[in-house]
Amino acid sequence: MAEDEGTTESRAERKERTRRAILDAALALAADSNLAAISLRQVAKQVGVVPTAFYRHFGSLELLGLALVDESFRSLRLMLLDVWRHAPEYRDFIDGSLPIVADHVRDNRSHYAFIARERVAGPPRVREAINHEIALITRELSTDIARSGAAEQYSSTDIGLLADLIVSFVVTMAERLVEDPDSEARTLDQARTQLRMLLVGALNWRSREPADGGR
Amino acid sequence: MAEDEGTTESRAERKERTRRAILDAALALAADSNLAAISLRQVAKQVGVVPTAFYRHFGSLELLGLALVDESFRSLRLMLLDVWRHAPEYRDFIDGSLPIVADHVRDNRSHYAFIARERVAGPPRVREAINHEIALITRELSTDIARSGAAEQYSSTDIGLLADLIVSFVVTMAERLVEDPDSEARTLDQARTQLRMLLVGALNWRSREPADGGR
DNA sequence: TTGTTCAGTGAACGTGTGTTCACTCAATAG
DNA sequence: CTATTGAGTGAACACACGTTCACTGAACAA
Repeated sequence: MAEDEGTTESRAERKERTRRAILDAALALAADSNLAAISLRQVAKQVGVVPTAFYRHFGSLELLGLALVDESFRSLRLMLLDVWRHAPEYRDFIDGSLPIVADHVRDNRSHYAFIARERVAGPPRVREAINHEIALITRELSTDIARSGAAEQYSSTDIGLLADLIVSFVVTMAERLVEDPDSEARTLDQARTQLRMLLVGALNWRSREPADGGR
Repeated sequence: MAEDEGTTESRAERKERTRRAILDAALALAADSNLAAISLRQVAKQVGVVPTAFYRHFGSLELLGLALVDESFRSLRLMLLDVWRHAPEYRDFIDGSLPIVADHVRDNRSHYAFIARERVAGPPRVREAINHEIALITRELSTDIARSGAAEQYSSTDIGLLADLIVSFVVTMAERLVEDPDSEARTLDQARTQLRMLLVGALNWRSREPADGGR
């Protein structure tokens, strides 16, 4: 229906609004400690809703956590599409990618903080979900390196190890950007140099090792 | 004093025994979640002591956490002395060092798990203490690289960045050894290759960059 | 032998916890 | 217009929480 009064709100809209408020409240509360240390009642109070209402949206705090993992990585993957798109040139791969990542971390600080924390300290299922997402991204980076780089110069094993090295490093960098946002410029500057060191190693890799891959 | 009955226990000994039991209980309980999520009463119950007795040893769980950080890194630094000692040769630096680290992680799993978790998810002062210790180790590695390697070939800034890269990587590797102890052999194997990649990058570094350091 | 020290006790407090249940009452469907 | 649905309510439960306080009794110093 929805006739006059522009402020009418459908039932589904209202529910989604509360759901978002719960997600945001949990994100904010967990920021001062972590998911396992906050309570359903704290979240409900912060949202301005009675504790029982929580169950209309999530069966437990752990499931809430999985939802947060989901939306964090949904956003992160969109950002990665930008990275692949803006870095077709191998030359300025680093200079093209790092700022995009840094921007995304800055614009989604609370989500990255959540991921960084819960990856090691969250409930087992949450940790698992996060590590799985990171593994998927590593795999994607591997195929991307294999495709755009010299695929037959390195063994697929070594490409996987390189991708893992890069992803691990970027995770560490993201942790630092989250932990100390004021030093973003310096952190980025150092990370750029370090990523270069790493890629120099990759480029000079096979030339120093007896070849056994290449097919 | 202390005549017959070999089982006599001095007052100080008894206190130290309880203190250790509290530390171990906290370590064990936190392993299933994290420090901020456990309670003083859980720890006391696990030790088999009344909650109030806790205060005879630690003013709060946070101070308990700082004590655990302390003893973790005391042990870790002893291990690092072994590493420096067993790796005088630049050639087998990696093969000499990694097994020592892996052994130490295996023999002190709960401490490493604690450090890995609380580094990102612990109370602020605990996080701070851990990051400070890691920074100290990075600084030590820097001076060690500068001393044993070609000190005037690379700028001290770049040496610092390389040390940071190595320490960050080893931290990540330790996290993995803790998370999945059954895959130790594979994790170590991959880490060895990845560390080689990294060092190849370091060795070929300045030759690819316009020299501005070197004095 | 006598007096002190202090690790550990046990009761008590106000408050926070997850989860249950029967309920209200506005948005929807028929 | 009427019936149904379901997001949010509020009371109640049994229990866990940190912290206080006065206490006990064995190890100790004198």
